Amino acid sequence: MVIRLHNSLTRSLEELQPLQPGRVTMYHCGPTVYSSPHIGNFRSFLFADVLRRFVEDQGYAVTQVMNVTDVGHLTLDDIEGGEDKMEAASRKTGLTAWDIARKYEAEFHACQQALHVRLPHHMPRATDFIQEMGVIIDDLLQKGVAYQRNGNVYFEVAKFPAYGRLSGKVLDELEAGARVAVNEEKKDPRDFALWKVDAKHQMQWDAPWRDGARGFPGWHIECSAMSTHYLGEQIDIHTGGEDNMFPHHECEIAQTEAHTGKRFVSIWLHARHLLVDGTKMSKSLGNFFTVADILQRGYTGLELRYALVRVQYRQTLNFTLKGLDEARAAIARVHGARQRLVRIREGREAAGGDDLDGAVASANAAFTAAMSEDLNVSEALAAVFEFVNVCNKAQPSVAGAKAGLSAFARFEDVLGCFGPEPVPGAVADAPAELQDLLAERTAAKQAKDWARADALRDRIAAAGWRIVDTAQGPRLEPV
RNA sequence: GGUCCCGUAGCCGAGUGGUUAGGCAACGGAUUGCAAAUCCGUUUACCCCAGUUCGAUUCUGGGCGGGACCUCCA
Repeated sequence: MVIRLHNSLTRSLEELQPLQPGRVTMYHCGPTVYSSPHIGNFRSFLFADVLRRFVEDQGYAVTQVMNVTDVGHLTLDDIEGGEDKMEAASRKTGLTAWDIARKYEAEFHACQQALHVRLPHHMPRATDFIQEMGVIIDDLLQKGVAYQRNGNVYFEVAKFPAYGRLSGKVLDELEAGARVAVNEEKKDPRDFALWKVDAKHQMQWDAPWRDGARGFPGWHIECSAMSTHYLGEQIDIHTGGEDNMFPHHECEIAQTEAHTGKRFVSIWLHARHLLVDGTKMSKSLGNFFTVADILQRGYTGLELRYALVRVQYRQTLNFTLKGLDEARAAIARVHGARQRLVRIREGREAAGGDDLDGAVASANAAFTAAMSEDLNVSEALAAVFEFVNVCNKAQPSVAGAKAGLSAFARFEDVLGCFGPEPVPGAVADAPAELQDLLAERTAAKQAKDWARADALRDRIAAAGWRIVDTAQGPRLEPV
């Protein structure tokens, strides 16, 4: 099936046509590791994860690179009162910039695990690619599209006519609307830094090119260096949050294409920011959630993942705690349908005669069609839930149960928000004491001692198991 | 000020020039000792005003409202 994606560069849906048949290269702008990852960060990263999973589902071999920005990308000269993120965190906490970077990088990885992210094949740190950045900077200097001033190196935007195309910025207007202090050093206010010199900066390197001054890299150059290193000069897909479109990606295009002379990226994808309770998430409004905040409230990573993934990436997602409760209920519905199919497959529940072949085929087709059209997860989920309904109504055969489970396994493989296949659930699977309680409860029911029966049921429920009464007798299922 | 996106039932959210999205919640029924789960059924829709059209929630224009970007940001 043809995969169509909305290319930000052309503002239209485009067919994914990999540079190499059967192989897709993806680069994702990753975290800047100066604070704890929040749910907004992970909306973007989960989008990248689902994209990778679906492209793989469609038979492509994917190579995925996500950078870790562990050196600051904001400089005093660029913004009035601005300060490097890493340096600012260091000043506030007393930790070194390096400690800050490693601490939050570790947090980021923990969140990836909690949210069931399939890890990118490479997650390079910017600080490990200073040499590679230097090679590009040197080349840009040689080509005359970058220039040095007091050790600082700037890219000369006027030398790259396509600058502004991705974000739709008209160059003349950028100056008028700029809210930055004029940097007298630059030839043009729009020029951006490739290399900065600042004696106060904790992270410093000797400039990796001849006659360069000791300093640190500008923000944008790391992505050019790392994507080129791992994926080559041209890549199929590049993603990021919508805020990255300008200036970051605009600058990436300029410096990379000036360096290689080739088109850098085929398809640019940008994830829309989420809102919380209808407004922009911010610490001052008290609607700011880190991933850890949500987990501490008792929601699972799976539930958070569902809540963040269920809306198509280009739509504004309104995140609410109620939405997490809905996610929990929705996952439980899928879980229940899968659990019954497992019981039938394992011979723990009577099988019927439905092979489910037609239902499986149409659910898969609808799911694929939805995902192929710019990753329409909402529509894909509708296909999943319609399939849940069909399965629940059917009397599946053992083969039907297997077929149904394979469909659910595929949906899980792509979306990752339903969890692994449930265990069958039977009295024999429960701890012995719960089996004893269940036997007591059955006896109480036979004696029509309803109060005692209900009390025993509550005790079993408190232990995390649910009693399901059937015509064949009670069954215990882990909740 | 410039550029761009959105406005669908109680909530979240698909989609379409005429015909059922889906989830959550609520209500009624089946089932149950009562529940849970499941199934069946039901209720509240397409921001406002013009225009195009046989017909618009869907296209066009205007208005109102919300949001994003314009060198921190996913």
